[in-house]
Amino acid sequence: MSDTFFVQQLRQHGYKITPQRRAIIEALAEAPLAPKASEIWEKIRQKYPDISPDTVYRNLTLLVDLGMVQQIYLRSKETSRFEVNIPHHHHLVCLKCGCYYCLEGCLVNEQDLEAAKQRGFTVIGHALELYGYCLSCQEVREEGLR
Amino acid sequence: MSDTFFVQQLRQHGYKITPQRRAIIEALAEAPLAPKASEIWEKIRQKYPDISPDTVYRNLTLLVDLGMVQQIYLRSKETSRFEVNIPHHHHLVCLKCGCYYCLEGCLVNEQDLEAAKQRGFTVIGHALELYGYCLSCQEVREEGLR
DNA sequence: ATCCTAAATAAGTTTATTCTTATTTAGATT
DNA sequence: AATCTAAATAAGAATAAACTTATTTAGGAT
Repeated sequence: MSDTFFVQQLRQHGYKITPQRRAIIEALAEAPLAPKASEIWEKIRQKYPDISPDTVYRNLTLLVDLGMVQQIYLRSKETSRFEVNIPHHHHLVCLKCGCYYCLEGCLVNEQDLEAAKQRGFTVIGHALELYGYCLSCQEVREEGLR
Repeated sequence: MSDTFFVQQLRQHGYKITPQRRAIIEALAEAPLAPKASEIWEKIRQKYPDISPDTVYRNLTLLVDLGMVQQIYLRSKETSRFEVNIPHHHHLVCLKCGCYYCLEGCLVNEQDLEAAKQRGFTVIGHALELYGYCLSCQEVREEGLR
């Protein structure tokens, strides 16, 4: 989870190590909790005022595809969040307020993934989010959904 | 899965039945495969030229939140697709070309969902997508990811 | 049949994200 | 150290999706 590890991983996969990539990795490592792409962008801009948002999005997606970062899809209200991916786990997402909780472990068993691989599909990763309503949004929901 | 069923469900939850909602439900029922929001919008515009895209998005989200429609997150490249939700299942999504395959059954067991409910969280549904590379994108991937 | 009110919509604005293209650069090769 | 080339970037345009607000309307009450 250190910067060095991320950089090593990128090198091993043949990607170039740019100042922008170092900055993104550094920002992710320093981030207290799963930040939004825009938060990472803002943080990096303090040091590198000219970095483009596209570069941030592109590299976050790359890190996700390489399995080093986990993307949490918060379904509307809020934008995605990015989490350093150790250990792999899933999330409970509130449809009303956009808050989320981490669940322990993985709810998908490897056996099921095999079925996918048999179709010639190379599975890189998976995303599972449970959607619903958090405790403090329950009442609101009862009004909203009658 | 008939229009009537969807309308009944909306009524039971206290939602009003508007011409726009009927049109969206009709369009979903007639769609040959999981359409994109924009495709549904275009189809409805043939009959109702003044319907706004916001109305389509809003109601698709509503149907998803009520568990009547399943949203497939295709991760970049392509936008989400919406599927009439019978039976519940998951998807294999190609990160390169955006194509997807349906998997049989649900890979998440109810027992695991209970853990979430114990936190006072009301689980409405869940979304699981397996991400990777389809057969015809494998070579491209080997170039791309070295 | 008319009225009432909260819900739903249209229109326009705003934001998040991706795409396109010209330029720059990391890292390999010489 | 200089050169080369594919990869990465910045900038700006394009798109998808959501928000804001004024107006309309579905469905219940009168």
